[in-house]
Amino acid sequence: MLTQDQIADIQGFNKVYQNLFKMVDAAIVEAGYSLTEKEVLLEISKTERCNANILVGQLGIDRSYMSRMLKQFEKKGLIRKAVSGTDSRIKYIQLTDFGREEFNRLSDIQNRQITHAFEKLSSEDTDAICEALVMTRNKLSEANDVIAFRPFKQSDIEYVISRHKTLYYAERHLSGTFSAYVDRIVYDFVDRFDPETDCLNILECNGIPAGSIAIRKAGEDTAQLRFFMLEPELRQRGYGNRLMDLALDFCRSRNYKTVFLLTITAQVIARHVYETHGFCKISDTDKSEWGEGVVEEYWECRL
Amino acid sequence: MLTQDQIADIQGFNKVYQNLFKMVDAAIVEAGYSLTEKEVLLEISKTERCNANILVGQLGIDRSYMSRMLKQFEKKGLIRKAVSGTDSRIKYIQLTDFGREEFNRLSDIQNRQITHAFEKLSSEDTDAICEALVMTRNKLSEANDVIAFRPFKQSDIEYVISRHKTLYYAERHLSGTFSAYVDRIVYDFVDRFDPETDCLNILECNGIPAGSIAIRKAGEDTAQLRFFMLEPELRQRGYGNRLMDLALDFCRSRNYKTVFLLTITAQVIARHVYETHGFCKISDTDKSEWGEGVVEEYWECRL
DNA sequence: ACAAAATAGTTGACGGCGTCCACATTATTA
DNA sequence: TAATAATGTGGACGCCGTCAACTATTTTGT
Repeated sequence: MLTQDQIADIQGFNKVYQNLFKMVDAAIVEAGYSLTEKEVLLEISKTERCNANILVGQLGIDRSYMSRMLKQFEKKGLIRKAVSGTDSRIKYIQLTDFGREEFNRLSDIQNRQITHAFEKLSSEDTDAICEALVMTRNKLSEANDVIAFRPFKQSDIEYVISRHKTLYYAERHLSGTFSAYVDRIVYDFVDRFDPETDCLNILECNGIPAGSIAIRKAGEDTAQLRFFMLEPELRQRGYGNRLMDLALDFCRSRNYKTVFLLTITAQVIARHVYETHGFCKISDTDKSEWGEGVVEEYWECRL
Repeated sequence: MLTQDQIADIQGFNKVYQNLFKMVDAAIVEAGYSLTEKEVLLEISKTERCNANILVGQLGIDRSYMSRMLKQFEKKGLIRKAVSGTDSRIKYIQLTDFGREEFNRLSDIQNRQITHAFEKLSSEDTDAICEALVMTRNKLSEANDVIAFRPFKQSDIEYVISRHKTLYYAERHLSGTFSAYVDRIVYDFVDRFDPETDCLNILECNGIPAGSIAIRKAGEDTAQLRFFMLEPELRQRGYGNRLMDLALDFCRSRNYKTVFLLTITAQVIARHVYETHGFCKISDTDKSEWGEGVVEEYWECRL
């Protein structure tokens, strides 16, 4: 329960902080884009096989408004639309080179403005502030995030592929070979998906996919665990274990006797989850084609 | 200089924090007021002898927009306008009872929403967050506030009176007798103001008055220092000393030999400023009519 | 002392952001 | 196969906020 003084503290912070970021916002507007437009560009840039509906969902913007905005983006040459081959209602959206250029320009402006707002601070103060903000963010997220688990929908496939690549690439610096491999195994998984023997569950944070786990039949009473992934900001909060429980419960319900998984050396955080759920490392395979010194590990769990 | 990681930290914080306060804003809008309207009501409520121009200056809102908003407020019965007796261009604005009621309703909604956003946190976490936000606010203000010193204008008088009362009242719990006393001495000071012998300087923070100091002739070569005041959030940053320098420099330029001041016991922070500038405490006078155990001190400085 | 400049407030016109509703087209479900 | 849902579009509209022009009054400069 907050005291009156604490509420005043928070409002005092808001006033100063909002005032500071008014400058950042003004610079974006100065550059010819509304804040919403900038958000949309950001979302397009980081979403593979993006479409209007995804943007509407992620950003909570009205559909008609989005339609008009995208029309305008297309007219300006920022994006390119292409009707989906499998569902002709959907128009995929991609940034053009010019669009990416403009987006980078906006990001630069924003970064410069933020840097400018902090430039008069000593580096100790800057560090202290960043640490304080990260701490605050973590605690607030932890307390207010709405987490849900649900089976996958068609629209999740892009998420799984794109985040799988991004997270592994960012964290482990993997090569293009790995990227092609991910595409292949995910599409393969979905094409041959059988609800009797397989499952793919999605963790949603505030209505947005933020993690996944899958089980696929690999033999008579053997299953393979795949696509285990959790957004970095949600780690260390027990959701990894929840996903793993979900997957292993499914395996038990389908009477699998053995579950195995393949993972990359030094995925330290995940390793802990594997161990607590009874997985044991069996063997290593060199995968240096994916990156310098990468080794794939084979783990197994007997149910 | 911020690192890329730190910029990402800040943006990550912004995203979560803005999302949280979107709820607070939505609740205000739900209650029938825009955020700007709420800000304006707040400003009216805390400004004595408020007028449209003050609001425009403090909040950075367009004059025409403000005019229309106030017209609407009047129509709704939230405020009352009264043409100034001394300057018929000015219309003073005051909240009506209904206006105050509505403002309190909005404040309650806001406080409830903020409390709600933090309610799932443990009290240790809440304390840690508040501390972190206050620290951040202080450091950011310190680095970015634009401070200016300037002679007073007519429009500052209300500020000096109102803040003098509020700050002393809040910090020392003084009585109504004190309030009447402040009104009297300030108006008296301004009525008899002579630029040859007197001065009243205002400290502005980001264009808004945030401190004051005055000198008034009290005898042939004696001056009285008055209305020394600094907003709490600007203390401990050297601005008190800057104001005092300004005042004492004026005294020297006018060849005063002695400067005295009257202050209230236990204004601990100010005391330090007095001492560093060569003031010595000479005597005490009981002022229990202003409040329980209040003692007025007489300090003197020989130039 | 008087003209010029500044201040306080008002009004009209306008543009952009965002919402609501209706609708066309295509997929999915019952 | 019919009902329902999903994707995207267009029309109408309201609110927020800005710009420019104008009146009335006060202050300033010479």
